[in-house]
Amino acid sequence: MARDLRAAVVGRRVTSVTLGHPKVLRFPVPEVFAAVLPGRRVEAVTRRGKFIFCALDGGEDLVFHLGMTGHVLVCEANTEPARHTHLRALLDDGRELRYDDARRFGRILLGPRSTLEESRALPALGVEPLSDDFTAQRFDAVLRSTTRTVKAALLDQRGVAGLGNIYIDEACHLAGIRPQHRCHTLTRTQRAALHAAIPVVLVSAISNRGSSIDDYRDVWNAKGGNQERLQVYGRGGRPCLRCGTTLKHATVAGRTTVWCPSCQR
DNA sequence: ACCTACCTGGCC
DNA sequence: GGCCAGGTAGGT
Repeated sequence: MARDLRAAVVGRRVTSVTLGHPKVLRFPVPEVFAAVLPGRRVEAVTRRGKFIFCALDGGEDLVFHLGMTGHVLVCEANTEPARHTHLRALLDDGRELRYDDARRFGRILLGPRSTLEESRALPALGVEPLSDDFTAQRFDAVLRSTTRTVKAALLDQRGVAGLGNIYIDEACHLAGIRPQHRCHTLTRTQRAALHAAIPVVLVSAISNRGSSIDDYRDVWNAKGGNQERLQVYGRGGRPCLRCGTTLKHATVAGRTTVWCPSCQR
């Protein structure tokens, strides 16, 4: 999404802004948001964990988090907005940057990054799994410091940033580790396997343009293809694609979790 | 470390 | 009508 958005909006200037539901904008208040954003040019688009950052020429970032059902869209300004559109930012090329989110679990932020961090609107995030910082040592430190399940630890964005329910189950399957395994009882070999599996799963999902199981769409409102390639997520009760054993499913750390009782220990 | 609330929509 | 859903945040 960051790559697509970068190609679509870097160099564009925001000419006017329309806000929808007030709760989606977490920072600042709508009056300030609507006063600051118009006239700003997008200089860069980056990602950190599940947050997308549009760096603006005034030193602020326009930030999106999709929650469960959020969509960041770029479309022609004259197209009819979807039912739950919470931001319309008209651009100087006749297109519009939009944020749409039915459940409103996502969020929009605007401000200098330091301000967003200090106000806690932008939470502290753990190591980036697709960066050079994601070393076996860093990952081991995250896992050894807790007695929680692997599922719970990896859902916590303060340890490793950017993993969610789908890709945790996929990484655990690839690594041969049960999501309900307690972190402090993992062997060094198991930690290494999980460390290796996480970037493999993420890079693969990105190359397949994301998992559009239900709501995910890219900035052009197109579905991704990775939902066709998931090995365990959503496949409870069906055969493991590696060994044929029936996949089990249960709630772990409050989330639906699927694993292979044969491949995963 | 764990649990529930926060929301809407789609499916049975 | 009830249940489920890709994620947090805040309470216990």
